[in-house]
Amino acid sequence: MLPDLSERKAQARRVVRQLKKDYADAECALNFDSPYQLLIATILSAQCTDVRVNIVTKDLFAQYPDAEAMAKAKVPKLEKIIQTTGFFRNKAKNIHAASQALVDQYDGEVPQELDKLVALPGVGRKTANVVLGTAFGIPSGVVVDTHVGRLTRRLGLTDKADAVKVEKELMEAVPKKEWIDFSHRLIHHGRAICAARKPKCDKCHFLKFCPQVGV
DNA sequence: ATCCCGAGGG
DNA sequence: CCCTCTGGAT
Repeated sequence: MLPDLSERKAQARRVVRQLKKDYADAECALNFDSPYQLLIATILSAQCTDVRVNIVTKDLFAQYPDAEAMAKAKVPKLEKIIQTTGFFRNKAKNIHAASQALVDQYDGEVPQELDKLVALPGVGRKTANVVLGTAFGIPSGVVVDTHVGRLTRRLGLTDKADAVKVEKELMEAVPKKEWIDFSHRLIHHGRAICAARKPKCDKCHFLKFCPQVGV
């Protein structure tokens, strides 16, 4: 049973305060040097570690640094480069088509509106929110990936499984000015401490308000 | 065997 | 809501 909104807001304040203490300088772990490159790196990050994405994008961006170059690439060549990130056929097709759409519709630039980003092939809310927040500093939503979903459920900020529903509840409970850092820091905490399989509760600073304690 | 900074389609 | 797409890491 999910606590009411005022209690979730109070819990969110505790979480935000501890995240700031533990992960003050947390930032995006993906390597990029333009909004376009962040967009592509984020598409590649589905079901893949950021470490591996960075290995692949080093090669990929050396050959295809922007939307114009990527739109001219041959899809089988892209498949080969990104092969080890998984889902490589879908990702290669989507990266190529999204790059072509950027060239056709936005002169090769990345739009700064959620609905325009989500309309691109292979771009959902999670990817769009990463690009808007991290590349443009626009808090258009809360990034909900596998880490954010898992941790906010464990911490009692949501009881939903669906990422869109989780995002909606987090947008209610977490102040808008915290949205961007909130997700980044939760992701860091999810990787370092609150892992899916063997969470290191003995090293966790969130225990004093974690509903999982004793469960 | 299970999870990793998901998206699209049924 | 479910399923599929995929290789790598643990």
